Amino acid sequence: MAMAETVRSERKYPCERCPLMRRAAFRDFNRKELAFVSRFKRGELTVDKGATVLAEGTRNPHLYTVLIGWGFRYKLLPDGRRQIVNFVMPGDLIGLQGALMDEMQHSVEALAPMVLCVFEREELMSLYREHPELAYDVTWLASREECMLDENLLSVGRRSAIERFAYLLAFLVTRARTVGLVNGAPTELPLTQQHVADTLGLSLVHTNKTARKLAERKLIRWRERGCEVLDVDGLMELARWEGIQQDVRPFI
Amino acid sequence: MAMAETVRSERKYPCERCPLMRRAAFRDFNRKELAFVSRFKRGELTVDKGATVLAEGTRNPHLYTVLIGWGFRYKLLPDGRRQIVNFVMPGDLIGLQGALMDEMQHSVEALAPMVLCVFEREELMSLYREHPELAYDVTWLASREECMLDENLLSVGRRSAIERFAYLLAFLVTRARTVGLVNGAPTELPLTQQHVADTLGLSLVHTNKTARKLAERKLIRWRERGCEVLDVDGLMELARWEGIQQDVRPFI
DNA sequence: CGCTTACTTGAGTCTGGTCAAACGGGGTGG
DNA sequence: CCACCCCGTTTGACCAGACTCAAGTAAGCG
Repeated sequence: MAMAETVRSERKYPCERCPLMRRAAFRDFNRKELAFVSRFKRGELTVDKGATVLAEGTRNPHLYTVLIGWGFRYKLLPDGRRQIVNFVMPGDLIGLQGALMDEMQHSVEALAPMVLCVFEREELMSLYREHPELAYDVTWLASREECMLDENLLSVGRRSAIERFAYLLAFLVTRARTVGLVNGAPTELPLTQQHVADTLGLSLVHTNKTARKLAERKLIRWRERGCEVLDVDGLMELARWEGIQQDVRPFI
Repeated sequence: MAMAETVRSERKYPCERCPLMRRAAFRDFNRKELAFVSRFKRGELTVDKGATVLAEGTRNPHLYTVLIGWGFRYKLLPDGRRQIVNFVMPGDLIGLQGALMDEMQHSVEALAPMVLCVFEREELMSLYREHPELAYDVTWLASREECMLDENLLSVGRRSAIERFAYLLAFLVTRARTVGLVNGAPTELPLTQQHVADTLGLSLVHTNKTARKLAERKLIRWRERGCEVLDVDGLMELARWEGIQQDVRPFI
């Protein structure tokens, strides 16, 4: 478990040239907000693939916004069983729980190299005092996370293995596209079958056999080190999933 | 699906004598906050057991805080499969998703007669502008919900049927006790086995057989119209669940 | 008294889990 | 350069936990 804690003082991505602002999916800041966020931002954290960004059971003085890369959020049972509860992508705020409660109740690990904006949890209250609109946005992000978790729970609780798998892939591709992580079809997702198994609540072996069935239906192709999604609509139909309503979204 | 929409203009529970404030688990308001919330509150909604408080796919102009009673939050698949994603108890804020996003992505139904405070979603922004501390509390509540969902997902994804069942009951009793819904042991929960099945992602039949095993171990006793929890510690041990950190919590 | 709702129970089936082994590509040390 | 190893994937055999179907019971209610 490599903990990466390299906070760079010189910034590769100053807020005025935030890579997220370029994307249509994200809203714009006004000048005052930009100035505040720029002050609120404490640095940048770069982590390698496989590194732990946040660890369950620890206190962390920081909050992060993902600028670049992929990761996943997970919990462990005492005997080591792992459940991936959600994935994190550019624009997502992570560590809010740790900021509001006490200890982190989950861990976050990078699926690919990541760059994150670092904020001080102590200063979150000043954001609430000085910029109600930004505070509202923080709540919006928390609420969106809740919405995704509801969907995941529905899936794990009530869908069959193949439906779950289809839902997961459609969900990930949809999200990844709106933030510009991938483009065009086919789309490659940097997951191992173990990640999929731990997300869906299945065993590795059965996940593999299910992947095979999806491949036979020409919905995906499994490659070394990742899954190529060939037919998102087919996956959505199989999962009976309607997709997510996507307007312009905030971020901090 | 009986929709109860009785907003009473005369208040049985004015904010100054809010039944939640009496409980140790909840924080106090200062005078200004109390005045604001009292203005923010638009009325009271009383619903019968079995009635739908909020329905998936609709827009609802209101936000609610549960004052009295129990309910559950659920989602449906197109073919009718149901997943209960969480339960709601006194002090919980519901409908926030509807306020921030567009349509409701889940429904809420009463498990027992409920009384709810009604707020106008349109005025949420004024709460954010005028009372940053209350805004912070709203986010806190959203974050706590996220935390519970993570736990539920871990349970449904990675625990066996009997562990899940044990976790669910321990979880519900713990929450119900801190808000004073039940007291002492044994503790009675107003659930049917169908509710349990839809929460745990199991079939009704298998839920019944699992309930039987818990009863044989003297952890619970199933009664007509509810579950009597005899040994919470035993349930927690069986589920390998540590419990939740419980400090004083906010509410609106 | 009949109807409905919730809980029980048993039989048979199947989805998904476990165990075990093997493959194949990429990296590494001899 | 080759042997070896490791990681992620693949496959088969067998097992078990959970599902479906079907029927029956018990309590509550109009």
